Order: sequence, then structure tokens, then C-alpha cells
Amino acid sequence: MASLSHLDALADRLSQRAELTKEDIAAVTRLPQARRVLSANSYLVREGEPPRTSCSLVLSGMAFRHKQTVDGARQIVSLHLSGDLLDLPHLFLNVADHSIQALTDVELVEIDRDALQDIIVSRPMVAQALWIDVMVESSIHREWVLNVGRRDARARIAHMLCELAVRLRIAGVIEAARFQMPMTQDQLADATGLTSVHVNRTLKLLAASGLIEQGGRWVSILDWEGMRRAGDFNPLYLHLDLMAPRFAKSVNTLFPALVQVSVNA
Amino acid sequence: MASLSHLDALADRLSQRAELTKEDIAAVTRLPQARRVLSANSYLVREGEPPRTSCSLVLSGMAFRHKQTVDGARQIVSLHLSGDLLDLPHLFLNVADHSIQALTDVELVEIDRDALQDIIVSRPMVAQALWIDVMVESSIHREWVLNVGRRDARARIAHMLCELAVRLRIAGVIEAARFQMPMTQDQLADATGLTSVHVNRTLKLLAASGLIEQGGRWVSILDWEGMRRAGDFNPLYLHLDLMAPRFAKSVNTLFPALVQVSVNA
DNA sequence: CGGAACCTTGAGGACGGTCAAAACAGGTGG
DNA sequence: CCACCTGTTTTGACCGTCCTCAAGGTTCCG
Repeated sequence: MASLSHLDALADRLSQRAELTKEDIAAVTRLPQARRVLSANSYLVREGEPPRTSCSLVLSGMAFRHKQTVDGARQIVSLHLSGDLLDLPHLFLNVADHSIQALTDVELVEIDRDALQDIIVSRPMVAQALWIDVMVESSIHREWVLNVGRRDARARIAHMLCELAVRLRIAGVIEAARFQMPMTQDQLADATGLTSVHVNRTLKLLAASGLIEQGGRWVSILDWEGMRRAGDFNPLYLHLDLMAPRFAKSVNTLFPALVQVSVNA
Repeated sequence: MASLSHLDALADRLSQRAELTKEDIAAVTRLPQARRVLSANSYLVREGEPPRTSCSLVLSGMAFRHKQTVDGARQIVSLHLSGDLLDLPHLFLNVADHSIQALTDVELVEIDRDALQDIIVSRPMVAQALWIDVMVESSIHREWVLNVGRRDARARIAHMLCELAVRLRIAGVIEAARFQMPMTQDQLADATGLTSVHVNRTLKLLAASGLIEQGGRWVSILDWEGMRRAGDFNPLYLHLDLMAPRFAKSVNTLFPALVQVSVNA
């Protein structure tokens, strides 16, 4: 029965979004599944492909979605941490409109597509939890449009680091404001619509103003309140009340102003 | 029975996304509803507000969602035409993460929130149609992130005009490549992350290269293939196979390369 | 006829991009 | 254990796209 534990992560996550009964949880953990490991940089889905027969849940590591222009410029359109479902769009669409790639080595659970669709029909509260997940992802997309469209480089990077810190924290990946930065500066550039050269200079600038400390692949947020202001970061769009009710307190001790902001805004 | 016809538009739209039975359609048209008219520029939802008790369907006119930075810069994050549901996110979230505003005078049908949630539970195929709607909107968000993050001004504007033309066409609002441009240059700027001054110059530039013709509030796409290339526009992300199966042919005659592209890509 | 949006045009400046090269990992194999 | 290789970070000099500021022109509507 050891293999069942892979979906405990999913059941756990969905339970935070909606009130699941024991039967709901049992049904979720009973879904047909297969563990899979993907090494950094390898593709899970390529734009233009038909949907796969399974839907992936991230157990550990990070992945991202990206799109490209004709002349090869790449834009990362979302980041995914442990606990995230990667493939929901492909449950309902006939073609992948973006590529999905592993950022680090990623541990996945592949969940059968049809079985997942069935559970959406038969278990309303599970469906509700999935709706919430999708809506929050959509909200994050909107914030990214704002970030890339209307903030300067300094704010964009600061915003991205704030979002990463909070999401890593509520995913239980990090414990403190100092965390391992899994993205290269190149990837950070592609997520913020900048060049890696300018990302590099901007990180130095943030460090010079005492907001962060940064070396190798580690980032430390020294001044959370300062970063929040620099990045114009208002976590309202993350809908933390639904996403991480049980983490609200610990997120608060990590980033003092966070929950307050999310309540006041 | 005249008032029932307002929801025929919704039933019609959903039928294009999924195979609805007669009972499904009857259930949709029976939803509690109220017609409402909103004048241009007035707000339907403001960021930070709790969800309303109803969900709006656009019958005619246009609306848009937008977000703002602390220093007041505005970014339009999506556009909505007749047939679009405006409020789906607020069915599942506890707070509005963006504002919704009328672009033109807008005719709406307000659909009761609880009744809509009920129908999602009781009618799987209606739910499926709504899932598709939401997933396509999410896909459009991703394309916008790419547009704003990685394309230059000329391509951004061209892309936006292409998207508008196609969506207006499949919504049945326009019949030809010449159409009334409902957005001011200011709004076009806020949708593309540019300034209105630069939008103005860029439109002139597109006109100078013979791609469009433009005067007052009218835009005419003179060279569809050229615009497609200029805007790096690949309609794959609109998932036209699901969104507008019955319009595929007419879209094709309007924009010759369109369906071909969407098939090849 | 007057006013308020909106569009248009010009001049100058800045933010971020481009190009290029060097320093610095971190991992592999000899 | 060192030499090497590839991917990443860092720095510099220069350039261009797009922004800012500002004024004049247009359109539309009351």
C-alpha cells in the first residue's frame, strides 16, 4: 500500500481548498497513478501536442510552462512547485497551447486522465477544489500580465522573488526567508520579460539597497517589508485564505506583513 | 416567456463547447436571471471586493478586466465580448483580484450565483462546457504574458488586433475584416503594456506598411497574412475547435490563412 | 458654440537591450 | 588530483526602443 501515499499529497492539497469527506479522500487516493521522475530541463509537454492520457502532480522539485515567439524568444508563463497539478488544461482542451518543462529534477505522480474526469463528475467537492486551483492559477496569470506589462525591472524581479518565497513557503519547501533559488538568471529573465544581463544587474541593485543577499544559487530576503514595497507585492491575488489556510500562521511569522496585507487589501 | 431568450445566448455558447442534452439546455435557460445595462466606463467589480451574488453574461458590447500598480499604472488583463461570462472566478474565490469595467455600453444578464453552482454539480456536461471556457481564458492569459513580455510594440499591437478581429468574428459581432475598433488608443496601450503615444505611432507605422487602414474608431485589416506575421499571431491558443466549431468555416473565408494555421501548428 | 475626450506630433531622455569577453562554477574523465 | 568542458554569472561599452513631457489638433456631444 506504499504507493498510495503518492496521492496523499493531492488529497491533502484538495482538502485545504474544500471540505472533503472521507469518501472523497478515499476516492482521490484510489485514483490510478504512476510515479515518475523527470530530470532537469526535460520536457513533459510540447506546444502543439495532443493531450496526454495522464495528468501530472508535482511531488518535489519545480517545473514551468513556457511559450515562444517565432524568432525564438522565450517567455515563462508560470511556475509550479510541489503539490501543483500540471496538466489540468489538457483535461479539457484538444491541443497543448504551451510547453511544460522541468526546472529542477522533478518527482511526479501521473494520474489517469479519464479517472480524474470521472471523479470531477462524481465528487462535487473534489471538483470544487480543482475549480479553486484553476481559478487561482488564472489569477496568478493576470498578476503576471501586470508584472510584465507595467512594472520596471527592479519591481518585476522583486515581485517574482516575493511570489516565489511565499509559494515555496506554503508548499512547505522552505522554512525561512533564506532559500535556495532554483532558477537561473536566464530563467528569471524569461519569467520577467527581461534579458539575463539586466536581471543580473538588477539583482545586484537589490542587494546593494540591502533588500536581498544573493550568492550562487541562494537568495535571502533581508528586508521583507522593503521587498514588498519594491515589488509592489500584494498577495491578495494568491488567495491564501483558500490556498493555505493551515499555513497562514506560519507564513505570517516568516513574513510579518504578509497576512496583514492580505487581509487589509 | 420573452425573458427566457436572454439565456439562449448562454445555452447556445455552451452547446458549442460540449454536447448538451435537451434537459441540460432547459436547465440553463431556466436559471434565475435579470437583464442589466451598464454604461461605458462604469465598474461591475472592483478589486478587493467580496464576490457578488450573481454572475454576468455579456449580451452585447464589450468589457475588460484590469489591475493597477501602486503608482497608478493600469494594465488591462483581458477583454470580453458578447457571449462571455464575466464572473466565473468569483464563483469560487472569496475576493476579487481585479476590477471589471465596461468598455462600451454593455448589456448583461445577471445569473444567480448559487443556481449556477448547483447546475455545475447536477449537470456534468454544462460543467464541462464551463471548464472549457475557463481553460481557454487561461490560455489567452498565457498568450498575453508572452505578448507583453517578449514582443516589440509593433508585434504587440498587431497581435492584439488579430485576436480582436478573430474573437469579434466568432462572437458574431463583425462580418468583415473591417471593423469598428471599440478601444481607445489609451486602452489599447493599457492592454499591451505601452503608452498611448507609442500606440499611436505604432498604428501609423502599421498603416504605413499597408497592413491596416485606420481612421477614427474604425480599423481595417488590409493584409491579413501580413498582420499575422507582424503580430506572430498563431490562433492555436484560442482553441477555435472548441470555441467556435460552427464558425470555423466563416472565419476561414474571412481570414483565409486562419484555420489552416490553426490546424498545422 | 463650447468643452471634454481623444488623437497627433515633436524633442529629448532613460531604461533596458545587444554584443562581447572574461571570470566562475560544478561536474567528468583522464 | 588536476585538466577540461559546459553552463552560468559578471562586467563593460554602446545603442535603440519606448517613455516623458508638452503642445496643438480633432472629433464628438451637449
